[in-house]
Amino acid sequence: MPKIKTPTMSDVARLTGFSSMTVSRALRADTSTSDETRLKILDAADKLGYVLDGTAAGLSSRKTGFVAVIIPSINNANFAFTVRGLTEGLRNSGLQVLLGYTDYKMDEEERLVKTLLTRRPEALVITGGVHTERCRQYLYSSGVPIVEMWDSPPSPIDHVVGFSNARAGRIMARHLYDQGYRKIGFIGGDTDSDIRGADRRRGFVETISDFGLGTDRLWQSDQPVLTMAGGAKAMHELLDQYPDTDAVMCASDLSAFGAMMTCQKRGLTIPDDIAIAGFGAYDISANALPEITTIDVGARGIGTQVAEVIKSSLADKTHSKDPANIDIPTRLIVRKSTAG
Amino acid sequence: MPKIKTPTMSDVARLTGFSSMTVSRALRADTSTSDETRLKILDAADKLGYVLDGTAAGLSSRKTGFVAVIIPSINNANFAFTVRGLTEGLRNSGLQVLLGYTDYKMDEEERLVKTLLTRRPEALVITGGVHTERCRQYLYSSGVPIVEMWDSPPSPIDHVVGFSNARAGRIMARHLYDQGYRKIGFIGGDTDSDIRGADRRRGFVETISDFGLGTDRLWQSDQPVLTMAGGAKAMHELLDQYPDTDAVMCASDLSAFGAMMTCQKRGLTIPDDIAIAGFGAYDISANALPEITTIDVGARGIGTQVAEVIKSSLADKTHSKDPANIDIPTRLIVRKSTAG
DNA sequence: CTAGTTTTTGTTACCGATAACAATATCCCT
DNA sequence: AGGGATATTGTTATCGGTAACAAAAACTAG
Repeated sequence: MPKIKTPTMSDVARLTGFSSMTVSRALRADTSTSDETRLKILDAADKLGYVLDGTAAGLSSRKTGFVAVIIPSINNANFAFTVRGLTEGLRNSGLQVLLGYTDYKMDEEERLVKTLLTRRPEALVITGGVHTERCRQYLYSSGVPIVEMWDSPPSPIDHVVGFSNARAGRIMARHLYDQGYRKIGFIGGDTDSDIRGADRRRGFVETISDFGLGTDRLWQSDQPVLTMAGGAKAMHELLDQYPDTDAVMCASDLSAFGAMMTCQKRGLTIPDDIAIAGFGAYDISANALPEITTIDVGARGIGTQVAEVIKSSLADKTHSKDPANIDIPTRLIVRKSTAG
Repeated sequence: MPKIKTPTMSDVARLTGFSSMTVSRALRADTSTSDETRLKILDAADKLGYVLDGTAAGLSSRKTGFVAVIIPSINNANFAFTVRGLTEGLRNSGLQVLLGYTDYKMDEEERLVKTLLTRRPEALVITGGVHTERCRQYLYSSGVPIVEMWDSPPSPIDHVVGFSNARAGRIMARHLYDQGYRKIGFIGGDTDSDIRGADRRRGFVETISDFGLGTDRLWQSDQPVLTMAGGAKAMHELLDQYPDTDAVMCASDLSAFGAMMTCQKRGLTIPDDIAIAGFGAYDISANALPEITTIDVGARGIGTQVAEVIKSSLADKTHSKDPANIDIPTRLIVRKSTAG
């Protein structure tokens, strides 16, 4: 590694004979120089291996080009798709995603918000609508547009692009009921960490309760159950206690798959002996055997919409518009695993 | 959103009566002030809702605290684990991961390297050892430590934390041979985008060729085949052409799972009629029925090691040490899907 | 050809922090 | 008590760009 000092704009300026201001202009798209000088400058910059210092540019222009994005987990296809949608939606605006993940921990989220605000993002996107008080405080006083996504918070901080997770639970409960199932269980974690999973559970329980069905087949844990192994284990326990369960909704397709494997290991046929439903329209639900009924919220589309909200919010100099509140439709995908 | 100007260090300084230099010192761990003033300053900063401007701090100290990390896909559990290991390994050093993904495209990688260098990272981590010429140029002249990971490049740019993908292919080929399979196929993409998958294929082909087996059962595509659906489709085509195939290695556990589903749909029993092996030790391989034989490279551990390499490289002021070249062991996990 | 307009380039003053050095204040020991 | 060492705080310059304004050059039209 040669430890040569990185060239700066002044170096390019010196080489071309222009002032560094002209160099700055030549390197940016929205500013004007004559074509001739621009070419000369680009050429010299290339020759020197000049790379713009975004740190300095951001400090000076008060525009860092960062959009901070906070998701619960980086190892989750749904959030990954949202980030993709976001990244691509922002690319043409020259905005770059600065990603952080919380591991489904609220205090980690708070820490992360603080760290990310340090980078002076032009907007901040956060997953869910429940945060620590101090975290809300940081967000409120950040002075940049905030987007809460993947949820439908009762009192949003600013913009929202999400959906009601409770509604998703209700939709699935109704579907299972419509298919004729009456001994329906749920597998999912508790309230403190996977808040959205817990909301789905709540909607689910409300609905089967409305239908007059028992709500005792609710498996739960103090950890989020969003993994295959977690779903598999939970299903064992549920079946041990309630062997006659005829349908189960899981908080995620991954746990649904695990649960289905458990059933198959125990010699149960899906859906004849027991129906399984998931959430999230992960790859696995479309490729498992049998295919698993799920709910699609268009994870990528959420990202795309968030990008639009951010762009329009940043373009709106007057701050006249009301915060956006976009409701993403939740689409039930009926597959063989619940073919009553 | 109240559009109040964000407070700066001078504001904190004014409020406390100290100079902004003292404020700066009080806010950092490695610098000294008296306990009394530090408390006063922290208190005032809290009251004002002051958040450090990392942009300015980075410009001034020439240390941004960023580590740029480039992975092929954000929607991949293996790379996600590596990023986790990396993030956690760097956390206590105050370094933050700035993540980008290439979608397995070399020109996108080049673009990304340039964009990320703009942010003046203190180190840059990149997946794989094959890059465009211009990209190598950027990396060489960046002046920061570079780590290539997940591969074992013949001529490394700087540090390496990886393994030989060809070796992984060889290990699996030998395993299948040892289990008694003789009509062995491979499902995977081509060289241009999933380079590491192609390397595994190469090692695989070499080995079965050494064993005197035919190398005609090689399914391939001009796209990387790393998805369940891709594996499922490929397996159909492979079986149509070579119905007597008795074992298949796939470039990824995901395609292996898809392939296995295809076999089951066609009435084939795993492993009695046909064996299936994957790569990557994804969750699915441990939870599928039957469980899928795979190769684990300890994705998280790669991240941890990369973090160590970076930390020691940044600590080494004299640049006396040679670049690290860490070989990650590839561990074969034998499961039921190849229980000959 | 000249005044007015537009285009292109330059000058100066920051953006918000920290490094490096300087100046006090405090401490400790003989 | 005095002098050197140490701890604490302040001053100044600077990091590498860009905004805002100013000036020079090129163009336009009457």
